[in-house]
Amino acid sequence: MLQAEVLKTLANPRRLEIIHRLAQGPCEVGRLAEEIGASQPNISQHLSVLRAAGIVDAERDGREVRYRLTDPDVVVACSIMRGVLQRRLTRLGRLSHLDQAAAELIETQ
Amino acid sequence: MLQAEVLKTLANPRRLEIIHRLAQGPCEVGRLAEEIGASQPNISQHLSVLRAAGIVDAERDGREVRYRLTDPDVVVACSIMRGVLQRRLTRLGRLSHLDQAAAELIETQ
DNA sequence: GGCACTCATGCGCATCTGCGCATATGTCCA
DNA sequence: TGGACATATGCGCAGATGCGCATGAGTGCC
Repeated sequence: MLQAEVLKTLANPRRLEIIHRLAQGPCEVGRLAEEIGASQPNISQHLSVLRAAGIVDAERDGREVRYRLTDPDVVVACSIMRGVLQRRLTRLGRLSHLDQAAAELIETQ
Repeated sequence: MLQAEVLKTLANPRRLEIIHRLAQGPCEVGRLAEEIGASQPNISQHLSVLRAAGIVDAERDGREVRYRLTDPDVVVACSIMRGVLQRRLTRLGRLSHLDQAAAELIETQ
């Protein structure tokens, strides 16, 4: 199941942050690292994984490398997942009366 | 990033098989194990993970337990991912003239 | 060439995952 | 209650993953 490979690639908080950032437009490695608050090697490694999965593309510009989303649809899929998550949490809140906990979970998602 | 938890849950070939099967309708554990070709404990464990993630629901019926998808949207998200994958593969095929390899990959996805 | 800058890569380690296997739990029926 | 059946759970192990760290590789400017 090849699909699992793509999902496995997305199944990482840091990589999702990167994707969310790239959804707003192309960005260089250093800026990504700074905005996300991670080390440059760390971001670079995650970008390499995303690149190998064909989720992002890289383009050299001088000594910087600009990354962009290859296919904007990954963001669409992500937001659908987000919807599923949201419904699950509110459902959880209704059923177990943990509305406050659910609300906090939604905030920090 | 809570979203990663849901994705992490989906990022497994076996679990995707289960979801694909459940997309066609509810199913019991034993039948799932048989149709997918895995051991019963294995399937049961994956179902437990999916259940903890709120992706599937369980309902006891006699001594069997029937599982179903909680939210059909996960399948929608999966098929969008599938589309991303498909485009990536055909793009790969065009660029590197590995059309045959790509076609095989699509078949086995 | 030498140097500063940006990014990529290799390595070791702690942690997590998925699996097979044995076994516990739960349900029905005689 | 005892036994057969369906499902769940605990355990140990091999492989994968994410991280920090040091360092290599590519680029531009003097």
